[in-house]
Amino acid sequence: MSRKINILLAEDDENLGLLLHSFLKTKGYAVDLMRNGKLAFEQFNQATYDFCIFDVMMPEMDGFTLAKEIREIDKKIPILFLTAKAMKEDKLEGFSIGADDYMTKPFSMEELLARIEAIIRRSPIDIEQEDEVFMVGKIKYDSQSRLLYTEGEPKKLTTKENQLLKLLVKNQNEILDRQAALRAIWGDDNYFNGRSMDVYIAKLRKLLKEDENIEIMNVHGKGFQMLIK
Amino acid sequence: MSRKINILLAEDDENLGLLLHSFLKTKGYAVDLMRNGKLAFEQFNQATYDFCIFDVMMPEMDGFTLAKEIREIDKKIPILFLTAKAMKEDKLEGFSIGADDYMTKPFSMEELLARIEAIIRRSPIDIEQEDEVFMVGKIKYDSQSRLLYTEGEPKKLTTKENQLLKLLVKNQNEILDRQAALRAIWGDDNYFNGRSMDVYIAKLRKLLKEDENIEIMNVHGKGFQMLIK
DNA sequence: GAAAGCTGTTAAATTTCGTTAAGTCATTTT
DNA sequence: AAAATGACTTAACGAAATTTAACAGCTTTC
Repeated sequence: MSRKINILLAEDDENLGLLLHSFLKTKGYAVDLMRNGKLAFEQFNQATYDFCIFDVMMPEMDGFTLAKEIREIDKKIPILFLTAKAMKEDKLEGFSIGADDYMTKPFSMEELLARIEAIIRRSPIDIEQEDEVFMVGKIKYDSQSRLLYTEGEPKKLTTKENQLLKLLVKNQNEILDRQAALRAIWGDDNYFNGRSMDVYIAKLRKLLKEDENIEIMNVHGKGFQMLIK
Repeated sequence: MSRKINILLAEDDENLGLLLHSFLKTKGYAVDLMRNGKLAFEQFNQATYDFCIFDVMMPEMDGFTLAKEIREIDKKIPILFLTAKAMKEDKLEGFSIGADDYMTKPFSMEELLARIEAIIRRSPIDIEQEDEVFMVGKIKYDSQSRLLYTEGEPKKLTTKENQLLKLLVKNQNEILDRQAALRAIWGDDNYFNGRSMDVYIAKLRKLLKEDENIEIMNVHGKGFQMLIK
């Protein structure tokens, strides 16, 4: 059978958070509950999720900002917003970020579940898929175990190498925004972290040069683009 | 098999947007949904699309303005408008911009699909084509990998060289409007960006002078025109 | 036909990136 | 505890990409 679906839940209301957490767990989902947007963003970059549920109003970082940050590095992951206000502009802003659904409190647990399942049902193979294992050109790459199956012995990647390669691969043939990648991996896009990332780009190029159809191309002033011919 | 057809969908109505998005996805199209005209324009310049569906009334930038901007740099891409109003003047304005079709809400999904397929069917090879690879005179040019196959070693283009050449080639034998090109590539058509573009025009002329049948001609006060005899 | 405004081109200045190596810090090994 | 190892960062230098400057040559306008 397919693995459990991982949900990242960001909710600052203690009661609602715990309620949702336990409810979704009984329904067979693996749920991580974070109390604000900042923590949720950090958590998002630590683990791998299939689905996001974000409260809109939260301390530190609100749900919209959080969603925008995540959209920069993951164009596809479903995001469902929860909000106390039924304000239309809010709703529009949510959808403009690329929300998949939007629920106004109070709502019924069953309806939430139904909507989650509807979104998962209509989303591509993606979610039910093996995940974490990619083919990069002709090189197999398992981001879970951090192994790159180049010729000969599989190469074990370091944490940073792995994070960066994963982002590039998940955005292959698209431009991975420099700042977005820095915020996702280093948490901050200052000058030195930028230089550090460049060093890792060089390392990845070296690791992947075995397959001449793979190219990590720089898009000046924007970011990097992994091209696979 | 032919590749997936990429549709750029600009629609601010959350329900309709999602509905269209998932419907078209199940029909085998790759759809990017943007919630307003401004975002859609930016997205259009980042990726490559085969088909556009724009709502007329949207915040930030309406569908007509969006279409006009896009028409400046792409004369051929099919555009289908959606509108709540059945107003005749609107309809006429839509077609005057070069709309390929025009549907008034509410409409049936099946009819929309039928119209999309009709447009694609009657449009040139264009859409089914590999895209991204062009013949410029006798010089092969791959805008994806940014390679220009001149005599001897292929020449790797820089980001800006590539963006500009791609626009010129896609508009070959037509005038590429100066401001439109600047907005598309530099995001802003101020004086300095204009001078920068002139520098790149000079570079491209140098790169292409190997084929004496290619000419990048200036149209004073209007823009540039790539002529191929 | 002179002024104003565009464009062509080259070169200098600025910014961004590529790469290698040296430095730092924490952890493990001997 | 000293030494070695591994991951990451910072430094350093060079190269490449882009912008700005400078100046010359065109076009349009009135």
